[in-house]
Order: sequence, then C-alpha cells, then structure tokens
Amino acid sequence: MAKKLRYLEIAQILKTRILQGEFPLGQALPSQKELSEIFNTSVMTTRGALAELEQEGIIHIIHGVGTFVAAPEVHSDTLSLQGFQNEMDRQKMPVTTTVLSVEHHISDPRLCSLFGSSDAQFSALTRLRSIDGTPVIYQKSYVEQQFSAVIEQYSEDRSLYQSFAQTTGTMVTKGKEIMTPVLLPEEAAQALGITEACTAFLSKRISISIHDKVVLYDEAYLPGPYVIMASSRQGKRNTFKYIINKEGTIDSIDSFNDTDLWEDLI
Amino acid sequence: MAKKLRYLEIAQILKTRILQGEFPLGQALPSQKELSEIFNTSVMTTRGALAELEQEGIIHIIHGVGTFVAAPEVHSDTLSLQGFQNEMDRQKMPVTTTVLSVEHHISDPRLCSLFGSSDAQFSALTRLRSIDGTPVIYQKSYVEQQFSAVIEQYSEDRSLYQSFAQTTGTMVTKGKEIMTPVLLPEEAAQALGITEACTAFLSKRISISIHDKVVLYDEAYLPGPYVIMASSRQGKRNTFKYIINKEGTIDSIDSFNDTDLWEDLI
DNA sequence: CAGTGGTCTAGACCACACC
DNA sequence: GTGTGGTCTAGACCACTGT
Repeated sequence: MAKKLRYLEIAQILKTRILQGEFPLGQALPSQKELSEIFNTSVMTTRGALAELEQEGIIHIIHGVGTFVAAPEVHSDTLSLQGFQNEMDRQKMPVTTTVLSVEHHISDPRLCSLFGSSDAQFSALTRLRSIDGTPVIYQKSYVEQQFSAVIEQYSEDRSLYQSFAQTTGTMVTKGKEIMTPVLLPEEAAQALGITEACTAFLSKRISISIHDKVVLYDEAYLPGPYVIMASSRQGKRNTFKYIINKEGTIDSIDSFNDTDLWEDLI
Repeated sequence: MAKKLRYLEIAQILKTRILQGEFPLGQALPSQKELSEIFNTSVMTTRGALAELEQEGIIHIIHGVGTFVAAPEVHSDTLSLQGFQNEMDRQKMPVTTTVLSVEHHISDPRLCSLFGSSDAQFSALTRLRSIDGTPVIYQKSYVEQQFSAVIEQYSEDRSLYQSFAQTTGTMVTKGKEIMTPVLLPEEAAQALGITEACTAFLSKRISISIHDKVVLYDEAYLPGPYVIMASSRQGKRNTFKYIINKEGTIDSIDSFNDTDLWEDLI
C-alpha cells in the first residue's frame, strides 16, 4: 500500500479532501504553485497528482484558468449522444426526453447482487429520448429505493446524473456497459413507434459513484436504423461513441471519410 | 506548424527516423539518457517525446529493459478477441482461423474512395474465426490489388497485420470502426453453421498505416449468441472490447461482477 | 495587466530487469 | 552488479485567459 510515490500520495490526499466536501463541486482548487507549497513539493510533482485525478474524472484542468472539481455536466450523459446529419449543422441536436413511467418497490435479486446491497427494493424510471421529435432511444433506469428521490426530482431538461448529484451530493465518475445485438422487443418497439421487426443495440450499464458504489443501472434499446457506434483505435487505446442518425439512412462505409465525425475520438 | 514545443519536435524527429527505417521493427532505441544527450535536452523532455510516441503506438516502453519500435503483434489483432469462460481458464483461448476464399480483381467505386486510390482493383480474403472448433466470426478483408501479395502470403497462424508488416514493411497503428446491429445474412449464417434467424454485430473497419494511408478494409459479422461488447468509462475516457462467449449463454447482467473481465479495460 | 496552467532544465536518486 | 526506465527537485520561462 505504501507506494512512496509522492504524486500518488498527493493525489490520494486531494481525492480524500474532495470527497469530504472540502472543495465543493465546481469550485476551483488552489493553484498548482500554491498546492506545491502546501505539500512542500515541486510543480512537476503536483502536476503528476493532478493529472492522475483528471484521468479519474474527479477534476477538470483548464489552461490559464484553473483546476476545478468536476461537475457532472462535464461528463456528457453516458449515452453521449452525438448527431449525424449529412455533413452540416451537427452542432445543435435538440435531444428531448419524455418520461414514460415511474415505478417503485421493485424486487429483483439480480439487482440486489448488482448493487451489492441488502436493500431489496428499487425504483425505476422509463424514458424515451427523441431527436427533433423522432423517438430514437428507449431507456429504463433503476436506483435503490433509498435514492428514489433522485427519480422523483428528476426533470426532463437535465440528465439523471445531474439529478443524482443535486439530490445526493454524489457524483458519478465511472461506468461499465455491456452491449449485445438484439431484436427490438415489443414493449420498446411500441414506445419507439416502430412497427416492423428491427435490430437494435441492447445496452446494459452500471454507473459508479466517486465512492466506488454502484448507484444506477440502465437498460437502453438503441434501434439500428437510428443509432450506430463509431470506434477509433490508436496504439493500444480505443474509444467509441454512439451516433444518432435521425433520418435512418446512412451507409456507414461512407462515413469513414466524414472527418467531423471522428474529430473527438482519440 | 512550428509549435516550438521541444518534446513534440523531438517526437516528430524520432518518428521520421523510425519511418525511414533507421530503427527497424522490434529494435531498441538508444536509452533515455543517450537520447537526452543526442538532442541536448533533459530526461524529462525526452520522456515527454517518448510518451507521445508510445500513445501513438509507434514505440513500446518497458521499465528496466528499454524502448522498442512497436512490432505489430503488440497490438493484438484489431478484433482483440478475449475469452469469456465461466470465471476460469480465461487465459488460453485457442482461436483458429480458416480461409474460405480469396478473390482478386474486385472493382468497387466505394472501396476506391475509401482507400483514396485510383487503383481500381482490390483483392479480398474471407475468413472464419473459431474458438475450440466453434465458428464465431465471419470476416471479409479487402486490400488494394498492389498489395495482393499480403493475402497470397497470409497464413492462418498469424494475423493479417503481421502478414502486412512482413510483406510490405509497413505497420498498422490506427483504425476506425463502425458497428451496427443487423440480422445475420444468409452467406454469413451458412458459414457460421447457424440455421435460425440471428442478430449480430456488423463491424466495418479501416486500418491505417503509420504513413496515414488506408491499407485494409474489413467487414465482420459477430453473432449475438457468441459475441458481446464490454465497455468501461472513467472520466472522459471510454474503452471497449469484444468478448467471445463460446457457449452462447451468459446473461450479461451477471458479468458486471466478474472482475477478471474488466481488468484490462481502462 | 496579473494569475493560471504548461514546458523545460540539469542534475539526483529510486525501482526494475537481466546477468 | 550494470543498465534500463520512473520519479523528483527548485527553480525559470512560456502560453493562455480574463480584467
């Protein structure tokens, strides 16, 4: 445990202090020079610690401005929606959300083991995400009953993460997701207004708080006509994003030449 | 262009020299101290340059051993196959490959624009990937006719990247991939020995050489029963891998608790 | 302009791999 | 052991942002 690596040690100390609320969400940390004096170390070492925390998504460093405790809006909604609209006006994708249902007192042993909790009850929020009025994603989110207020106080103009942060003061920094190709089940197809048989991505996802606790479980259907995945690799790194294609018609092979699309990957 | 950032400048110089073959594939570069003397700079700066090149996948740094020009086998085959076998013996997944067909003199304007070449002809290699004798992936790879030797000299015990490196002396360091959920087409289903209707990932992928040229185009079908995707996010970073599930039976929700599975993601 | 983060030095010393 | 990469110092100076 005792690594004796100074920068990791400092990172750990800072992390602890942030978790204890010493530096509230969105607030600026002391400057790198100040931190260096505080910890009696050099700037290079301090920067190593901060780089570590930034990679963990806990802080956000802006050149010439400062270092800030990461606000949830920094991480775009986990289903980081990105538009795809023939070459132009990719910027403004009006994503609207509709709440279909709210359920409480759900019991499911698999959810229990997922959340690692004995709290046998869960609440669920079912939503529909639309682009320009066209529904493209059907999503169901589960939280532990004790956090049902997160769902109650959720409003459609912000993400569930923001609601979570505001209600509980906890931020989500990690997630794991599993994707499979499926046929759209009737329930989802109906909600999406799709009548014919349709292939889709089924995404199951857990969101993990800064305290390393599972706080959210999501299941989302992303129908093939509207959603594709784009992935980029360089060296050992790979990264991906979902792309919304409202028209339902892109031949993916052409999109390799669309430089805008790949801009922010890797 | 002239950034005046010393470490990027050094990285650029080293990259050029590597491309010119001054340091052949797999060979060790001079040590960090030597490089620092050569470029008349400090170790910290040299390390910055090397870190840059490592992230680009051009070199491979090993603590206590040395810095090496990256050999293609460092990047596992782009469809980085990872096994999933109830908790144990995940290590040894005997992936075998069968060549189904080799075609030449293929003309396709879309491939031309993809490769950005006027060479109107392409060669194709169709393969079947199997785990323990169970076929799980159907894959078709295209190269420009001028590189048809890569396909001719391909052998089933190594990757196409290795064949490419050996035949042309060029290494692949980047790739872009697009994934969609589809129904397995008859041709692929037949090859995979799947009789019923079956959902699958369709992966279209281009591989880009160190000279920034598209050298390979792949289409692969990864049927849902055998293949799932696992993705992990931390902060702004996200990464994913394909997981082979030979038995065709995992409920993905349980796999969140399988720590081995997520070990190497992020 | 002042204040922030980013780069760079010229060394020293530590951790790891290999013989 | 020797030789490699990894961390760290105590500053200096550069680049960016906002007033």
